Parts: sequence; structure tokens; C-alpha cells
Amino acid sequence: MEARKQPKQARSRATVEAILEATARVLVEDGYDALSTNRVAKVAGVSIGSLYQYFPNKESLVLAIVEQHTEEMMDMLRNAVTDLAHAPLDVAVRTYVRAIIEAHTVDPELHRALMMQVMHIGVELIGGINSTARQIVEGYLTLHLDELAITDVKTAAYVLVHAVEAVNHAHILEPDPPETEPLIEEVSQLVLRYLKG
Amino acid sequence: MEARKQPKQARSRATVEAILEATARVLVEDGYDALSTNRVAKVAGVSIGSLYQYFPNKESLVLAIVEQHTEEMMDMLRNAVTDLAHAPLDVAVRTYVRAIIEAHTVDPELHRALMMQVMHIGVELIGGINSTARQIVEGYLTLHLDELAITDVKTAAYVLVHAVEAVNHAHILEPDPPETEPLIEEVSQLVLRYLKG
Amino acid sequence: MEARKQPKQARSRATVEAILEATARVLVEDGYDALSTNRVAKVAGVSIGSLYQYFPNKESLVLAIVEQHTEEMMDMLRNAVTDLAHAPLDVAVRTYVRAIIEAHTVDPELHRALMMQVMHIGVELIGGINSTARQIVEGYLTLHLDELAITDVKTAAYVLVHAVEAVNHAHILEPDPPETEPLIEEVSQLVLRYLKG
Amino acid sequence: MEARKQPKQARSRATVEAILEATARVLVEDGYDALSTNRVAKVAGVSIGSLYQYFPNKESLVLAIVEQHTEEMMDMLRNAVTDLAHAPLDVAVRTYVRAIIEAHTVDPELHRALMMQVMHIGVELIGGINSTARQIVEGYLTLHLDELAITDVKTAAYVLVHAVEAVNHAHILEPDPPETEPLIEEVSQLVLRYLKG
DNA sequence: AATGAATGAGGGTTCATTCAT
DNA sequence: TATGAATGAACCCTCATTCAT
Repeated sequence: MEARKQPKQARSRATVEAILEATARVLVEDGYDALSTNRVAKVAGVSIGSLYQYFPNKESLVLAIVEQHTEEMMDMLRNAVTDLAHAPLDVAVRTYVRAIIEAHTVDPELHRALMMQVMHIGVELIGGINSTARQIVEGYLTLHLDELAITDVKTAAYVLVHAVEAVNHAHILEPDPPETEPLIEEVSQLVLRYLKG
Repeated sequence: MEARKQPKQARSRATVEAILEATARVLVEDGYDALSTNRVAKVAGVSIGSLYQYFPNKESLVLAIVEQHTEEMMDMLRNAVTDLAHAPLDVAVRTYVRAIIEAHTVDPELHRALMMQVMHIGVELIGGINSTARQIVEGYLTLHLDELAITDVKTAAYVLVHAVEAVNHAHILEPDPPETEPLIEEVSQLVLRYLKG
Repeated sequence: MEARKQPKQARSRATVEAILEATARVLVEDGYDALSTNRVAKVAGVSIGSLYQYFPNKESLVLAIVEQHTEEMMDMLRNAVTDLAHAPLDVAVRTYVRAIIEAHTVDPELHRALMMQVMHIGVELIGGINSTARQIVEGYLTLHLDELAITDVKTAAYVLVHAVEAVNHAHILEPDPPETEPLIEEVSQLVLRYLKG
Repeated sequence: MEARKQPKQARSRATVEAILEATARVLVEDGYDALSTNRVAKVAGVSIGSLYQYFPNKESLVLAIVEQHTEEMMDMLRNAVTDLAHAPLDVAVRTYVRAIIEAHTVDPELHRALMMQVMHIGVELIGGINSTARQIVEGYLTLHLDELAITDVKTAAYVLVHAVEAVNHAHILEPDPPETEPLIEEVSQLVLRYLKG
């Protein structure tokens, strides 16, 4: 997968933009199985040749979308969590849970599509998100270890991150999920009681 | 006078069996993208025509596999949980967590393949598992409501089931997961502390 | 390049036949650069899918033609040369030269096309013809070594075979070649005088 | 007042030069099938637009290379053969054979590439070489007709030129050719004995 | 004179599906 | 019932060529 041209002129940046948008749109509206390079090019209003001038193959298209999307999500998460290191447990947990859930509202339909259809490409990247999250959580737990009812910080972080993630994913993927606010509270309780012993 | 399973031709059953096995094998060994009806027929040692005699299209093939697999898993879960209704909380939780994890060992490679590649077909069915699990958990929680620190049984069940599921899925999908036994204990603690308040 | 189905029914043998004929025809009429699998399929009156049921890729198509063609040529050569081992030099040489030239009349247009367009695939096979020819010639030279003005049989065979071949190829490829009969005589003289010293 | 070579811009000449060199390089290193105008432009360090400023299409690129290459070869041949008209037969033949073989050493890799891949473009031009050679040989033969055992100068020249050419081509194309010096001697003998009768 | 973005016909190939035997 | 030959839409991708800048 050799790197393709980097756009230099304004025109080509617009082209790349259009292609990425079209990719996302096709993904959301028609699903991964309907994602063909020709379709994307058509939806983008661009020739198939142009598409291949900037993306060496189909996979790179999806990868670019996934990267862009996870980047946005991780930014949101990092921002929400800044200066939380010394916050009291209750605040920290609730903020974190809320941040996770809100991070998934960036483009929930795209997220849904990526989750459902693209796992086989995105597992590593998605793993990436979780490992970022785990580092954050581990950091906090280590700092507050003496107030907490846990001993194995690594396993605890692992369990917490995945538990929160999962509830959240279910929330996104399921047709008929519970209300958001009670859910946040309940997940927070799950985490808090676990940590407080 | 309950319905007997239709005897049909023994030959037919063998053919269907061979096709399903071939499907699973291809899925596990080569992945969803390499799953083609022609390939399955060849691996099954059956003509493509015969395949289409029993399965109207490709999707139905995969669906049959998913159904068969989830059926087995849910059976395991139900069995493990029988007569647990009046068990003490600690026992119930630990048994449940262990049952969930063991249910995923029925055919972990197939499960992995289905998870990673086939989500777009299987989400409803996978949702099905969870809703079964939720019913079980809701039942237990309702029965023990007076000993527990929760009020909203539905949300609590929802949170718990997904939290446990998620840790488990991570455990299956991740390249470098923690040890199983400490994980079971830690997840059990997560649940117990939550329930006990 | 995995082997594809071997035709079993009469129908499919006809299909393979049609495809090979179409390949030859396109090669002769339009040249190698115009040889596309789609074009061959169309000319053969066969769907592109059928073509790929019997030939794993484009190259195998051409290879099949080359093989078929060289097989025919080598058969002709071998037949013409049978029982020549003990023939007197003059007879042997003239027979050989004539045989070489006649072997190229099997399907001269196809030969021309293959020569001109397909060299990059066929070099080994063409090498094969020459090495067959060299063995024949070496055998004869060794047997008659005491009548001949040469010492290094291998080099002599090499020179002779290529010299004869070349005149012949020129004869085929050039737009305005000399008459065949005088050419045969002259080439025979070239060889004879060389061998007699 | 002979035509000067148009000075134009020095820059233009450099561009053309770079393009031709790139063409040859791609041809030699990657083969004809990998020769694309875009690739040539990139290797030449020139924009595709510039390439089309000097060469109307892909074919003209290759044609230019072939022309340049054959020009060099024919120059070498002519030089080696100058003042040979009145040389004795042995000298003339050996000089000629050597000259032909050395002419192919100008850029043997390029020659090989052109031979194997580009024949369909170059046949006429390659024919051109041979016809030059034939004129040279015919001239010599006519001049020395009384010493020689031939009558039909044209056919003899034809046979000789192609025989020598062929041995040479085999020498270039074959993976495991004989040593050069014995080959030269043997080919010279082939020619000499033929001419002397 | 030079650039490089854009084009799109066309190429090789796959695979779900049908249907005559 | 079973076979497997046949189909062809669709896919990913390349590359000669054009043209606005």
C-alpha cells in the first residue's frame, strides 16, 4: 500500500474531502457491503481515477474514515478528562462515564456503521481507543490507590473500561436502549461501588 | 403427539450437515471474505446445485451457522443457571459470570470469526443472546430485590449483562488478554459490590 | 495459478475448444495487445465466467495456445526426422532443413503472432523447441563424427540449429522473403559445406 | 549551410534527455508491461504534462528509444566494416561476425528488453538493421564473386546475415549460452566454408 | 514551458445464482 | 435429487491522455 500523492492544490484538497465524505455517507446509508470504490467516486462526484490518485485502495478509504473518526472521539475524551486527575472519585467517575458516552455522539450513525460493518478492519484501531482509555484510568487509579478497594490496578482498569464501553456500545447498537441519564447514573454506581468496595 | 423431526432422506440430512460444517470451517480458517457459496460447496464435497437445494442464498448459510452456534451457547447458559434462583448472591453471581465465559468456549474460533466478520448479519441474534441473559438476570434481581441496593431492576440488569458481556468479548477478541481466573473474580466483585451497594 | 476444472461433459469441451480458437483468432487478427479476456470470451461466444472456469487467468490462455502450437510443430519435426539417423549427410541435412521450414507452416499466421507478440511469455517454450532440435542434431553429428569436419559437437549443433531457425524466422516475419525452394537449397549448402569442411 | 541542430531551450533538451533515459531504465528494470507514461515521467523527474509536450503518445516514446538504439548499433557496424571491401575473405568474415556481436554489446540489457518486449513495435526497425547488414554483405559478395562458391548473391547474403544474426540473438536471449570466442570462430567457419564451397 | 489534477474506458477477475441434463 | 456448466453484473484498479492553472 504505497502512499499516494498528497494534495497540493486547493482543488485536490476539495476532492479528497469529497471522497471522504462520500465514503462516510455510503457507509452510513448503505453499509459496508455496498461500499465500492466506484460507488464512492460516483457519490463524491469524482472520477474513479481521482479516487485512486489519493487512496491506493479500498481499504485505505475506510481506514482514513476510521482514523478521522477515532481521532475526533479521542480528542473529546481527552478534553473532558483534562485536570480530572485530582478530582474526587465521584466527580471523576461521573465525568468519565459521561465523556465516554458523549464521545460516541460525534457521529453516532457513522460510529454504528463502523462498529457493525468494519470490525475486521478496525479492531486494532478500536483496540487503540480502549488502550488509551485504559491508560487514563490506570493513571487515576494508581494516584488514588489508598482510597480504593482494589489492589490490581491493571485488571481493575481493564474491567472498568470494558464494562463502561460495553454498556455504551449496547446503547448505540441496540434498537431500543434505555434512557441516557439513568444509564449514566447506574453505570457510575457500578464503577463507584466497585472501587469503594 | 408432538411433532417428530421429519425423517426425510437420510442423505439430505447428511448433505445439509456437510454444508454447515464446511461453512463453519471456511469461516474459521479463511474468514468471511473468503466465504463463497462455490467454495463452501467444494469443501463440503457437494455440488453447488445441491447447496442451493437446501439454502436459498448465501446469507441463509451464515444465518444457519449463527443460529446453531447461539443455540448451543444459550443452552449452556440456561443449564448452568438452572436452580440458581434461590442461591445466595455470591454463588449466583460467580456462577453466572463463569457460565457466560464458559458459554463462549463452545467453539471460540467460530465465535471469534462470527463476531469479527459477521456482525452485520448477526447483530440481531447476538442481541437475542443478551436479551435472554437479561431476562434471567431480571428474574433473579426481582426475586432478591429486598437484599439489593438497586431500585430499577431493568436498568440494573441491562448494565450488568452488558458489562459482563463486554469484558468477555474483550477477553475473546483482544490479542493479549488478562488471565481468566483473576478476571472472573474481578468481574464478580464488580457485580457484587454494585448489587450490595 | 491453481488448476481449474477439467471439462467433463461434452458441452464444456466445446466451450474450451471455442475459447482456444477465439484466443488464436484474436491473437492473429488483432495482436497480443488487443487480447483481453473479455474480448476472447465475446469472440468465443461464451460468458467471461465460463472462460475463467477453465483458465485461471489470461496468461494461461496464451500458454495453452503456445503449448498446443509447439506440440504440433515438434510432432511434425520428430516425424520428419524419424529413421534419419543413418541417412547420408546430404539427405539428412536437406530433410532436416525442409522439416524445420515445414513445421512452421502448421499455422504460420498464429506462429507469426506468437513470435512477435508473445515472446515474453514464450521464450522458455521456444527455447524448448530449440533444445529439442539441438538434441536431434547433436545425436546425428555424434553418430557421424568421423565423416565430419567438426570437433565440438555441442557448439556445432548450437550454431547450426540457430542458423537454420533464424533464416526460417526471417522467412516468416519479413514482409518480402525469398522463394522457399532456393532458400532450402542454400541453407542446406550452408550446413553441408560447414560440416564437410 | 547545413542544418544546425535546433538550439531551442537548453532546458527542453535536458527534459527530453531525461525522459528518454527514464524510458530506457524502466524498460530494462521493469519490462515493457510496467512501462507507463506516468511512470516514465516520475522516473524522469518531470511532470506528465511535460512528457506530452515532447512525445505525442506512448508509442512515440518507445519508438524514440528503438531508433536511438538501432542508430548506435548501425553506426558501430558501419565503422567496423569500413575499408573492409577489399580485405581477404577470412579477415572480412571474421571482422564482420565480430562486429555484429559487438554491436549488440552497446547496451545489451536494453537490447534484450527491446527484443523481448517491444518486437511488435520494432520489427520494422529491426528489419532495418538487417537490411543495412544485407546491403553491406551483398556489396562484399558481389565484389568477390569470382573467388566464391556462390551464384545467387541476394539469397546468399540473406542466408548469411540471418544465420549470423540468429546465433547472436540466441547468444543474447538464452539463459546459458556458449562462450563468445569459440562461437565467433565457429560462426566464421560456417560462413567461410559456405562461401568457399 | 511546466505542472499535476482530473478523466473514464477498459482490463482482469470473482461469485451468487440459474437451469439443462 | 444431484450435478456442474453457464451466466453476467459488479468489483478493484490502471493508465493514456487532456487541460486548467
